[in-house]
Amino acid sequence: MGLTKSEIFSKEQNKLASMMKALGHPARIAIIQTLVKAQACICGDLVEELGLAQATISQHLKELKNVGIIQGTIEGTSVCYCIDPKVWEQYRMMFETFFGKYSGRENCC
Amino acid sequence: MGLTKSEIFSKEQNKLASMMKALGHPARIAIIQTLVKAQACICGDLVEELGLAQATISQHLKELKNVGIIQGTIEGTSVCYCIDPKVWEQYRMMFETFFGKYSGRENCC
DNA sequence: TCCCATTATTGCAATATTACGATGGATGGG
DNA sequence: CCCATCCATCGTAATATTGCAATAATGGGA
Repeated sequence: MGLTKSEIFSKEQNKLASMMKALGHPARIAIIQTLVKAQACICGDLVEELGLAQATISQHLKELKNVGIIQGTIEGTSVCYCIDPKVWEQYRMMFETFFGKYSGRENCC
Repeated sequence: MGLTKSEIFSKEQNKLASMMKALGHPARIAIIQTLVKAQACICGDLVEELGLAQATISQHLKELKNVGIIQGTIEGTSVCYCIDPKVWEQYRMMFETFFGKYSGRENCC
């Protein structure tokens, strides 16, 4: 065992979960926040900014790229990462929908 | 290794991440959606609803309880779970703030 | 009291994640 | 061409997660 049974869930549920999972690590939250805050997009400054090894940062960047929320373009000898506006918006909407479904009615139990 | 270095991140980053992580599994997304959809709050019907073993559901419920997003009250021999309105609202705000920081300016790279 | 239904917990196996050092590939400067 | 820099990937160790069967623990009814 130890293998998530994604077959039994809907596509939406799996997508929402993978998004959440991608953001479910403080380093990746920090990376996103850094990319958002920076006017220009950042490259390997992230390694200095956060206190993690280069290999670790690279791995986190890869996971964020996998869910599409960031994109990287080669810039000479370094790589420039930034938020993908389309995917960001799509995700923002999904979160909003998810949270909007519940309207905080009175506490039931 | 293999141990998240939470010390090097801010309290907000860690909290946001733990929230996201809690929702970072399709079963837990499904549980939340079921609780939200149901007028009354659901108990162990979740075990039938989702196709997972009782022990597994119980474990997921525990994780959701740990981040405070749901609460369970004993109802005779069964337990009634439901969304915690306060925590839900708090989380909704945190997400909104997180996503609001980026305003989808033109693609930079 | 003795069972039954409902949850929680425990124990275990399989898989996934996290972190890092080391290595490798690409680019730019000399 | 060589070297340094930047980044990705590999390999590895430690830890975490996922899922289930089996086993408690609790409360309600007979």
